[in-house]
Amino acid sequence: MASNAKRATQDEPATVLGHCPRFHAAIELIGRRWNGVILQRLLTGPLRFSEIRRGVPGLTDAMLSQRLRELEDAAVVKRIVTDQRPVQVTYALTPIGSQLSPVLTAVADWSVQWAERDERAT
Amino acid sequence: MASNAKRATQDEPATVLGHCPRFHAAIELIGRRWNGVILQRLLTGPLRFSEIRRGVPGLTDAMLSQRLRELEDAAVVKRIVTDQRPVQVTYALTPIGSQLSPVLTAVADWSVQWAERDERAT
DNA sequence: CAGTATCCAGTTTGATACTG
DNA sequence: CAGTATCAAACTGGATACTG
Repeated sequence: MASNAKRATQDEPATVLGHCPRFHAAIELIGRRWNGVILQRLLTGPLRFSEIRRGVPGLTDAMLSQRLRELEDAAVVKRIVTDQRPVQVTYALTPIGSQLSPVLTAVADWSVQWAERDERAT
Repeated sequence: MASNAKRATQDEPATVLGHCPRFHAAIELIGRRWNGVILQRLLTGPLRFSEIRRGVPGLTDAMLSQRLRELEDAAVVKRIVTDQRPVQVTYALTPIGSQLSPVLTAVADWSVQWAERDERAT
């Protein structure tokens, strides 16, 4: 509740917080099951399929495969295949994907405060 | 990420090599279908049930009702009933809910850049 | 290793209708 | 206005089995 502007004027370029379908799509992409954690892991650098899976307990092959493809379609993740003999595939964030860093940091930050509320109630 | 370098120095059984369940829960709460937009609207100040619904195209009564309850359970939203004659119910962010502001702003910010990628590719 | 295909149970959604 | 009930349809996730 940063401002008391009840209703933005229609000409407002919708400061980041106006009703905006991009925002909607973005937050649901990031928040889609598993995606947040996958992205979080990728933020530390490129990883192989199995490395991601190992880092995310409960995530199955099928799910990871599907999510990775969605993330690729969203241009957030890039799939890299090496020509090497033991074909090696790695996944990395694209430039726009890397820019999710502040977003994920903000969420991680908030989640700590949010968790405190629970711990206190214990 | 704020916590991915954190080791299990304590006896926190939940934190495994950077895998943080709070982060997971937080991002999925925020990213759950409709929640992002509902939260976004509430950020501008308390709103009545119908005001929220009107501000979010496609959102049905049943969905809004359910989401609002989940958000309440998560202590992010507070339901306020006035004693006034035409009983009036409003929904507002709790203190911890208000602290989502930077998070949502970061997402909104990112979503703009993300959208540019599409426009450019066309 | 790095996936894909399929089956299927469980969950989520969205109309529609109805209450205080 | 502020919801709740219900029910069918769509979607999701997980296990298992199978490629290259």
